Amino acid sequence: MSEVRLKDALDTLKDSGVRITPQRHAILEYLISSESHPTADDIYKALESDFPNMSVATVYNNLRVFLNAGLIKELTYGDASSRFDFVTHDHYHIICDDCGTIVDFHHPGLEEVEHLASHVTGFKVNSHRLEVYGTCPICASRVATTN
Amino acid sequence: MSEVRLKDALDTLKDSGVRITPQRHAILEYLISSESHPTADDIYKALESDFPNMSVATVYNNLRVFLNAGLIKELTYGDASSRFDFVTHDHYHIICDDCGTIVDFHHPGLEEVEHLASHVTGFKVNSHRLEVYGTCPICASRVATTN
DNA sequence: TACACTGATGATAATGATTATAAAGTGAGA
DNA sequence: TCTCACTTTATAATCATTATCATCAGTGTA
Repeated sequence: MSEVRLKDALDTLKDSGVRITPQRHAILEYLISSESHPTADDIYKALESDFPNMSVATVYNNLRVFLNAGLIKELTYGDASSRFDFVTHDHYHIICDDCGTIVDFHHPGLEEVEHLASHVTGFKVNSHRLEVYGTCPICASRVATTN
Repeated sequence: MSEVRLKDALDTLKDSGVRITPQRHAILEYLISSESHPTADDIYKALESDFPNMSVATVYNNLRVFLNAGLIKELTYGDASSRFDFVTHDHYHIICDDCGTIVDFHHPGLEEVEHLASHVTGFKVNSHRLEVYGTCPICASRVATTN
């Protein structure tokens, strides 16, 4: 399953003339296997043991390569670091205000909002972004017991 | 109209024990009068002539004060600077991918999405954020004529 | 009015994420 | 093997934002 996704991703890259290096392979693999929407630094640290000489710049460079190829999405929140999410099927994110955990949830696309926005503003719409914020069950129970 | 909003905002601040300084007055006034969702630096530059000695830190400090008081909202996109938006009635934003212009549009709140997200993930929902991306009419026509 | 206290400001240094630069490495094709 | 273009690495630079701390201002009190 995830092997298929990795293979597809590597094929997509090769097809657009991007060379597959060990670093790229590893970063992609980590992105696909990770459930945690990692930051660039997360990836860097996770691959440190396998690639002791890899530079942070390589992580950033290749994340941008993957972004351009449409393989991943960048998630940005407030002042924190960007997180990266391997693109699979459409989903939105819910983010814990306390601990920053990101959980996926599925919901039909908000086409009617896009249409309304386009109609009212005259913009040609490309995409939208929706995030829900709240408190995750773990943080909720921690707060409950702390009080 | 905007005088009323300014007065209300100042009252809100005073009620929560925040001292009204000339700088705070000016920053708030600028936020209310501005249609452009300014960055901290925009504000700093706009007030430079009136307050030649004002420090950027003062702008940031007070933006945080206003955030805590619920008077403004912080909008963050990608790697660019945060923008600040005086809170009025509920609205969403549509952002031009080319020039970064932000335009408001109204749409009923997405309660059903919040409910679904909460139901599926077990989070207690606090809020959500929705942004639509596209090309504004000006950029659209520029692209059309450039080709 | 003088004094003291608390919060606000201003100058500047520090931080942290990200990007730029340049030198050295690597792999595919001639 | 030689070359060329692309990659990586190391490191410096950038830029927004935050922290620090000395100075300043406003309010309440004697």
